Amino acid sequence: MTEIENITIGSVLKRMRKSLKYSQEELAFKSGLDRTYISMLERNVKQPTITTIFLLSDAMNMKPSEFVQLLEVEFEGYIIKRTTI
Amino acid sequence: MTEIENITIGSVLKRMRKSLKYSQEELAFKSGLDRTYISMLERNVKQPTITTIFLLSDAMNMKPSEFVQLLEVEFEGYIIKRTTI
DNA sequence: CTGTGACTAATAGTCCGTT
DNA sequence: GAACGGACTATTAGTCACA
Repeated sequence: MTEIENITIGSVLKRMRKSLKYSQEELAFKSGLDRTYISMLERNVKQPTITTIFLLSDAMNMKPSEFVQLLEVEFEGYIIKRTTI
Repeated sequence: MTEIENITIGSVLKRMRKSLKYSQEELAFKSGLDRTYISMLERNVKQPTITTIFLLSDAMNMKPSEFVQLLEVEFEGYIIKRTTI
């Protein structure tokens, strides 16, 4: 049982982006997001909203649910610890 | 082509919660989120982060990707309009 | 091409309550 | 049971200059 505070998308995003051979800049352009923000997401500095997930998924020609499914695999069995509980 | 600014989860969340016969308060407790925040999500006042999606999905015994798939259906063909582009 | 710090504006999310 | 409000704090959105 591993406790985490947030779901982050860094490794999944980076893997998918690289598999498409996109630079962060290209992905930024296609998604309409800022390049440095993409960088932060990949370094797990920021945690995206669901809208951002949709934008990124669309830009990478995949369904948001497919993207989220990759996150599920990564965080399988993890417990999200709410500090405010 | 319908343009929207954000992905909101109100109708999907409300439908899933009701199908489980949970009150907003029960769902709040199970997910570790605030009752009034659940209310705002259902009224599309607020837009959740991916972590919140995971928390809500877990509380409703479904996979986050399943939840997102329901959102996909709802927002099929919609264009997310970034005001900052 | 990417990481990073600094920054402001906006939103996420909580907690008190009333209708 | 749920909508709604205000006030509040924490975190994200989004951009910039620079390494």
